[in-house]
Amino acid sequence: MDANYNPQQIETKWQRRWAELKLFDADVDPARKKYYVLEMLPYPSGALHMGHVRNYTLGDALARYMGMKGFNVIHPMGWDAFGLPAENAAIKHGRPPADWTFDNIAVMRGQLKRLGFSYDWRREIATCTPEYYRWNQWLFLKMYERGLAYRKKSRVNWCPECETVLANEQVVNGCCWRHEETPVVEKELEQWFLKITAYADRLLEDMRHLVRWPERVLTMQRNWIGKSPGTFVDFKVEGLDESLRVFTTRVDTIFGCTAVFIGPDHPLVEKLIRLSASPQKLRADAERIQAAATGSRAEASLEKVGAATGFHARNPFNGELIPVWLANFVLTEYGTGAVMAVPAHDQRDFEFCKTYGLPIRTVIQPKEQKLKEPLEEAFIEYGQLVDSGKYSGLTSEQAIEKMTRDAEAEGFGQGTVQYRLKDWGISRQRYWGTPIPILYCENCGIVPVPEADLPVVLPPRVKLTGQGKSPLESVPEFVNAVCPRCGGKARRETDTMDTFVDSSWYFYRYTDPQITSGPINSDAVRYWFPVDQYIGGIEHAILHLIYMRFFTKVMQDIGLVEFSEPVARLFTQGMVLKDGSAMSKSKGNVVDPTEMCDKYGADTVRLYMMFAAPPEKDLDWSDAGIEGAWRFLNRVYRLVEKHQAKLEVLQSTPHVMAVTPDRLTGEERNLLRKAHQVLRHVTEDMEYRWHYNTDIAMCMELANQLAESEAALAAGKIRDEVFRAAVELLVISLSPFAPHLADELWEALGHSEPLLKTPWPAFDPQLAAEEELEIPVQINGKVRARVLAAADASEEEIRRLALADEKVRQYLNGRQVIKVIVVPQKLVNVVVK
RNA sequence: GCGAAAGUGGCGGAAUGGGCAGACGCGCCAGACUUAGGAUCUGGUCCCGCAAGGGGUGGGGGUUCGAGUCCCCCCUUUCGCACCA
Repeated sequence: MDANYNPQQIETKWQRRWAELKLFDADVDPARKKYYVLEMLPYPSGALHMGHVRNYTLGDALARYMGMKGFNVIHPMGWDAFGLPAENAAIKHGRPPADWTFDNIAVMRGQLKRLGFSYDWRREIATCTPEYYRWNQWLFLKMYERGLAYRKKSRVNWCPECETVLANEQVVNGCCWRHEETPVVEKELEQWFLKITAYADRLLEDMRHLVRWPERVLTMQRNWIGKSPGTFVDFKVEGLDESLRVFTTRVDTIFGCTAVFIGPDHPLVEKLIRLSASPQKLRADAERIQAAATGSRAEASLEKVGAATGFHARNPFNGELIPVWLANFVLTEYGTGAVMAVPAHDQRDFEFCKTYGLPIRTVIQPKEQKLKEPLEEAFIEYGQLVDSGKYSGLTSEQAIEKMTRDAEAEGFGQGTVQYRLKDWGISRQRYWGTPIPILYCENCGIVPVPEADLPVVLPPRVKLTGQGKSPLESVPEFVNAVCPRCGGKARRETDTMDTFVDSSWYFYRYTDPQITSGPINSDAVRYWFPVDQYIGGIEHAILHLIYMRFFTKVMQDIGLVEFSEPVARLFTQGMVLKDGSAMSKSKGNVVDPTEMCDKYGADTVRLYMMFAAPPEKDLDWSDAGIEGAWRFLNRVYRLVEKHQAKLEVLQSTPHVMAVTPDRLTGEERNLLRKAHQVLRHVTEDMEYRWHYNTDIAMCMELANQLAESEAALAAGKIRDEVFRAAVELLVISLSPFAPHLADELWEALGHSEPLLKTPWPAFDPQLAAEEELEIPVQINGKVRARVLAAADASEEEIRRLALADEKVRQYLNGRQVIKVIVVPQKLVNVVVK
């Protein structure tokens, strides 16, 4: 062993050794239990950032631990390689997106390897290769066959910066998710959609299987799906032979309806303008209100603006004629785009009707006491119906059911369920993505590309301008095609798919990344799935993590997989910050992982990442903090190096089991107790909590105690083999976090097999147990003394010891003992007067 | 506004089926070894106090022999949803 810790040399050596031994290669083996550790694959932006390092270190520690526990661990990595930055780089530097992407992948793969992660690199995938995206196209065609992929003209979210369409999920506060300062604008375009709404109920329902997912993520998904059962009610508009259909969850309040509200862009508005007595005024009103409407502003407008249309509609429940108003807060895209206004029982309607002097009529009373009139705010709870004709006296719950049934029977309404979730628009007017495998034939119309013709390959050397039209439109040899049905002239779809399609099923591909007979190998999937542990950032809570669930359900319906949820357990880690805010190039506060590896080595970087904070919390990067991790690994290295000659024994099991506890000296007992306590702590933590920061702290305590034991070792009070056993347990406990150093030390201790081939030892509960405890003695809740007691001392014994203590007796002198509370192994509290 | 999570030394953080607050690390102070140290090692380090002692986990109340932990009110921060009828 070198006198000094040289991480560069050690890490290079072990990375080579691991590769030679194929330690991370995992293959299907029905005789062994499998464990699938998955981390979210990175976008090849050019450089790994510290967030990746944290994510992947968490997964790697688990993968190594599970490997030592004897599981057949699959731990793959790949590249989410399609996307806009490649194209933008191409526009800026004139390099083809593919070149830029693959160069970045090469750099980042090197960074991952430098960090020593235990990936099975044979399974690496890049989503931008035709071998991969061919199956995006295949899955798209399967969805098309089932009516789950469809085309429609619709108002879409357009990011002027990206020059492309965004999915609803990609709009954040009215701005683009990649350009937080850029407001999204609306455009009318023909788009391809995936019918995720058809799966809304299953996405909700199956959440009951996701018991090991963070509640936060499930809540976000539940809100996003926004299931809401209610009733459609048709209001006949006077002077039109048309009904205005509203959606309400509170049909029980309909006798309090004093108006009908529609959004300024409701389809009926044009017709109303045409038939209006004062069309110019109505058009002007609609435009004015549109300008004040939700969605046209980044911040939610608080002020309610509206105008009467001059038209009236009839409430089918009581025959009352009520005015139809335009209102800026009505969302055209939700429900029917029209609502009944019940100011007494809906806060928004209340505010609106107050402003415009529309009547407010109470029809629901709380069960205990009557409402004070006039109302100061809407009463929105359930209650009892009043002034509601034959429904008066019913509870809200009863009324909703009965009135919905009656509406259906009378033919002016029906029960329904509405969702906030909308279909997933996947068309992107960009080049660097999966071509949508569709042809437009002059005779046959929309024709899917036959499976045999897949993949539809992206043409190379396309001129990219970023001008808003799909770049593929300018490539005649791509666009011009022959219709597979009639042989006539056809035009190829030039939009590409949202890259979230790529990442919705990649984790299946890992189990057989080269298969050409289908997207996945069902046998391999059967063995490896579900993913036992998925790790990634919370920012994907509703994008990737809902799309991925949707895809699995579709794949189940197609018969590709036999289950409905792909991920058994999800962990969302906190962000890595610098000086309190996210690292970014523009802030100039980026810490480069490779630079840190050059300075300290991968083990130090990894150890620090795990030590600085529990994994679910944000971690503020500290240059001083990583120094501490570096010093600790140096101490451990020197400790082993110093005693190596004594400790090296060519024997491959820890010595500890050969030493019987009752023949140990007190010093030996203390040392082994600590060592087994550390092992116990790390083992239990690995199983369920992952507070690796505390595991590492325990390792530090053991290292400190080993250093303190050196005198006893020299004096012969601790035998070499006992000291060695403790050192080995330290090395093992540390190995998931600092695997290179651990293997180096393990070898130095005389072992010929690397740690991943060494079974994770079971801690010895007897050795880990305390024999004697220091029990604090409180007088009236204040600690006044401490007594030593055997760990198994009875309540009576402890009580006697406590009351006999000199200090305690001083405090009790002259006072009356009222009560003595003894908690065995914990404390004594003497209550005195 | 609604919902969730969280507020502990100078800093990152330990300790929650109620039971020694501040493990471990950083920083700081003192010392040792050194020509020197930003290397290493030793000791100290919640606050007030010379001490005895007292105070202390965002603030206020409560339950309890005992509260960082449980209950109520308030404040702050972060995240999510923000007119979804």
